[in-house]
Amino acid sequence: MSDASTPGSARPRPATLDEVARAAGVSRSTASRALTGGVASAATAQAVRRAAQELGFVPNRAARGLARNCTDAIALVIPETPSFIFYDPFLAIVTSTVSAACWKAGLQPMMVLMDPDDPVHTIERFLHSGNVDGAIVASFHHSLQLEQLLTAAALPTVFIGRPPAGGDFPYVDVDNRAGARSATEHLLGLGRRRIACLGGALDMTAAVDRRAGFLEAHRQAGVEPGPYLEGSFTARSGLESVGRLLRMDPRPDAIFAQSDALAAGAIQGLTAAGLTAPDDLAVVGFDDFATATEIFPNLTTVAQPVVELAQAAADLMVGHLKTGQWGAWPQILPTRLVVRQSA
Amino acid sequence: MSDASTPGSARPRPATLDEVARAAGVSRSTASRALTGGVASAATAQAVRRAAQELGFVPNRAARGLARNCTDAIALVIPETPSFIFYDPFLAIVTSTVSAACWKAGLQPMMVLMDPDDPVHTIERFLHSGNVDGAIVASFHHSLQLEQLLTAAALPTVFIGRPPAGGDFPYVDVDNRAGARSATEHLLGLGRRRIACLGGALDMTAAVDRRAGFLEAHRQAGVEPGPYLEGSFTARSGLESVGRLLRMDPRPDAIFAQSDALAAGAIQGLTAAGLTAPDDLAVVGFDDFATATEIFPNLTTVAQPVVELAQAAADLMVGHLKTGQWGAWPQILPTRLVVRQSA
DNA sequence: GTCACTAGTGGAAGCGCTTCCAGTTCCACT
DNA sequence: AGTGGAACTGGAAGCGCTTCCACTAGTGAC
Repeated sequence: MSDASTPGSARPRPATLDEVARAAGVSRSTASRALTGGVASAATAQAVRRAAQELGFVPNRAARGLARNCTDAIALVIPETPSFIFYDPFLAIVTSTVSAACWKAGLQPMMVLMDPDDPVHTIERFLHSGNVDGAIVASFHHSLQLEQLLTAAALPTVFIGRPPAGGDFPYVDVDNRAGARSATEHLLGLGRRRIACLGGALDMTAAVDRRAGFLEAHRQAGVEPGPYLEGSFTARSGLESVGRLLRMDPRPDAIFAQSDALAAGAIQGLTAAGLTAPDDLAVVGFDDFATATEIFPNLTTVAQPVVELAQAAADLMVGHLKTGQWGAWPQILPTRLVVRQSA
Repeated sequence: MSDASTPGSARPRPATLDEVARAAGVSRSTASRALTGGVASAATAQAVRRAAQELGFVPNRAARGLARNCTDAIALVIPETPSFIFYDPFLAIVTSTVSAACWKAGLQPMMVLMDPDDPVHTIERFLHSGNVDGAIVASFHHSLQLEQLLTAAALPTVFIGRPPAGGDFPYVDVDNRAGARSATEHLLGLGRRRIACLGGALDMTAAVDRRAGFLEAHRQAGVEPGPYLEGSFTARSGLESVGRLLRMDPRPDAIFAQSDALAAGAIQGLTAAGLTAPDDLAVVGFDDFATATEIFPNLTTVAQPVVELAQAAADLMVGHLKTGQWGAWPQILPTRLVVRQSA
């Protein structure tokens, strides 16, 4: 099992291009061309491919990267502490979707996490080191440092979620505003007139945009909006906020929670207080993650197409790397209200 | 924004070792030694480091890998379809923790996903290509093919979760058996006597081991174990199983669910049937993920230290890469029963 | 003073690949 | 038959780094 060798030396070395070339009876350059789709006669190409197949040839990434000055790798930058990422289904989906999409396109995705001790420097080093051809950033928090860094790196970059500064970065996002509006309109349509909004911190564009939609729906309906309780997108925050809500007079008759986790926390708080959704307070969430159907009552919520979102970001990146041009951006994906039991 | 250049050529190239060497007034080989901790006089070392600092030198990974014949990268193999990974908090945590740990150790983690069309070949190609120094496998499902493949690759490999064949692979795991036993003992201690077990498919060692603990606790207490309902670790499976459970006669008075998601589904089924936990049926989960505190009643559950688990796997790998020797394995981490409301 | 020796250094080779360049062949034309 | 060009090919350079080797200059021991 264990070879007590020096690191990385004992394994049988895989076949090299030279060996393939020799086996196919051609020169290395011809073999390279045959394999990468350069000029080569049909017979040669086939012979080389056969030889490569037989020898189990897989091009050495490092060598190729060195020669071509590109790495076929992209950074997936998530400027959050790792401990946060797995509490956030959004990021989990983004991570796996982007990874899979890159993988399919022959790009190696590299997760770049934030070192809690040294938030930006680690990322900076990595992005400057010529180890990736591009970066996809999924960030919720305003962080000027990071944006400067990305600008300075002059690395093709795609944001998932509108970047706070509204700068020149290509990005994809869901239509947070319209989603929030539809949720609010649904509650208004149910006759609710004192709708509270449980939201995320307003240094995230998602929270800002969802709040805007919430207010917009009220304005259009001529109804006075209820309070906005700023917190975080977590169940704990929902639980805390709902406590404050229940002490208000007049008590709100509905809640628009900006995430499913917030909604779940809120419902938990209601249940604990002997109240039920939707009878006492109607609750609408945002996300439509697994939680929505794991809690009782099942959550009425705004479904956001996170998979498609991440896919769009990856496509944008891949397109740029292939053609040198950016595709159309921003891409704003629609949300969809899913009516279940809680409102 | 968009440079209409060919892929990967326009960015300002980072400083090379040659430039650092010149700036420090030494040869390239000396600079290399100074930076990598080889022999070098104190004065030289300092001059080189200063120059590197000033020029923002970051060694080119590809070049280093090519020269040293090792990649400083490890594969994180998750032989599941990407669409599954983000439904499973366990894998999400494993992914981010391992990534962060490798990152810290100067290793580049590379996620290797399974191509649904071609389950093993893609992985095989990757592992054989000499692009990684080792592999960490987080897999729940028995897959002989994969194990053969890993053996053949002769790549240092660590499993997260006991590998099905019980082979010679270094691995880390939580003490599933003891965890299940403590959960069952808790239920027995509450006076429950007809405890059903909702479990995962028995081609996963986690399910097998948890079932063993469940049975063991019953044997020790001299109580006849209730039925084992084989399903998957999902809320849907829990919902379905609880339906069957409620039609049984005599009806079980408690449920040990092998995951929080299963438990959440079960509680949802109970609630829908007008029953409550723990009054009608006591429910214990396994995981202690976010769901546990997002549902009502809050879940009594067996907390498993997934972060530590992933960290241990990464440490094992890093240790082997550094020293050529495997540290002690298997490492079996303890679980801890967290008593909340549901039992 | 000479002799090993060690510590420090620079030159050069080479990791496996791509790609430029110059050379060869072969064909379709004058 | 002689030409230009296209299609293909092999040689060689070079990507940025590590590392072997030969070399120089110091050290202490004799």
